Amino acid sequence: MSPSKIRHLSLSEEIYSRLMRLILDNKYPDGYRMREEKLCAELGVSRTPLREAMIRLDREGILERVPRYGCIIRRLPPSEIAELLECRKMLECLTLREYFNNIDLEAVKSLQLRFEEAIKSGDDELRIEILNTDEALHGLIVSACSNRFLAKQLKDIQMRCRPYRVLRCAEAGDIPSIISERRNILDSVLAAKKEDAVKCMEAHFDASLSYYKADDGSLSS
Amino acid sequence: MSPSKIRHLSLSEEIYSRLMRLILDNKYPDGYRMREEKLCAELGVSRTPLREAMIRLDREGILERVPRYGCIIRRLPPSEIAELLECRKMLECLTLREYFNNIDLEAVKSLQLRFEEAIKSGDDELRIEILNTDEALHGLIVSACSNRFLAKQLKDIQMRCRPYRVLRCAEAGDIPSIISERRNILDSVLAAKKEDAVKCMEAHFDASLSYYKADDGSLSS
DNA sequence: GTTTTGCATATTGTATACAATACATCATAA
DNA sequence: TTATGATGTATTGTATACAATATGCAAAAC
Repeated sequence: MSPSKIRHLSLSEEIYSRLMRLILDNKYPDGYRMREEKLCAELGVSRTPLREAMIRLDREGILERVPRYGCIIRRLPPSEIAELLECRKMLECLTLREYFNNIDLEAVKSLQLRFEEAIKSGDDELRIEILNTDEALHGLIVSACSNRFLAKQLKDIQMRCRPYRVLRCAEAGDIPSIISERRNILDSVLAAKKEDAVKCMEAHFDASLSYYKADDGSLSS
Repeated sequence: MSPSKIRHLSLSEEIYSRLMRLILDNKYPDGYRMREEKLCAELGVSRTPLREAMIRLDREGILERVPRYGCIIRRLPPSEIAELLECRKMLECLTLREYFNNIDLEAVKSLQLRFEEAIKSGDDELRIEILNTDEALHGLIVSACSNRFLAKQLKDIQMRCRPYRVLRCAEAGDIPSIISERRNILDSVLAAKKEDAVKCMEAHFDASLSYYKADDGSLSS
């Protein structure tokens, strides 16, 4: 308990966090095969903690472990991104509905203020602020969820969506509709209109979904 | 591809499955601390594959890994079982509603027949059959869910509930209401009455929940 | 020229050795 | 007698050595 006693994490944990961050930030190309020895050299650890980290990341869907082959980083094809987002939409809207009254309205209020402020600023600034707003809003929903099991599942799937979220925003051209999507959600929540908020959230997800559903070429000849 | 070529699983995988089964069948007492070397001797492997299996089991909530201490088997206190069941209830009812039309009605039909048959038989026989019916029915809901991400989450949480499910049934005295609970669900599904089925399913979960909510002494002095 | 087979190499899976830490026991002092 | 600290043991965390398997290339057979 003494402040000087630094509780340093195990190497496994540290490597897990570092790899998680690297992967979620798209530092590795699609299909990248992670060679254990190579990664060990880069990260400065032996294979044991690295493998332990990889097992955890695999269980969380962050990477894919193939027996007798190794770990590969695989970006989901559009159809599977859509599937992932559909799942997140269901979970997140469920949570929003069930735990609507737990939402920290003060936090939403300040979020709204900051968002409205950003809308007045430049385009690039706004794009970044949209990402921040999204992250904060979805985080507030998780925070509102007092069921820890559901909260964890929601958190996990939000994390898995992260690699695709950035791209989605960068490619989206229609700024006004993007703004109103968020604005409607914030307004409904602050007005304590639960079903409206859920509907807006569904629309919000559907907007993202339309990109991936449209792009899905897996079944078209 | 030759039939003689047996594709044997890695030790990690094998140990993972064996431990999973042992734990879910309540072979270890509550609070049991799993010593690595001891388990290694019992299972006939070295620590490496054992630890890898344990990491996976920890991520799935089957056991609890405490840094610098080890793995412990912990049965959830009633309040947390209730929380777990609440989460499962939300996920399973959501799935039932969203994928209602995908349910294999033929399978439900034969399930119903077998169930009605069992009701006529003896008490012990019936208890076992109730467990089988439950497992099959909840499995059919998972099967109906074409979203693989949601299906996996539902499957995982169903598995986590397993250690408690058996006890729940063994302690439940009110057989007639237990029967009608299931019967109502099966009937609603077969009658294609979605909202009825969801309501019956909710009631089904609430019946289980009442045990754990009532037993929760964590806040009572 | 193509295919197949065998060998060399690279890579993952597993066991073991070593390091760091936690735990328990016992001795000693207040 | 109790509290406290030192010390030895047990246990987890990490590195490395070894085994099994897959991969790639080259040579030989067809």
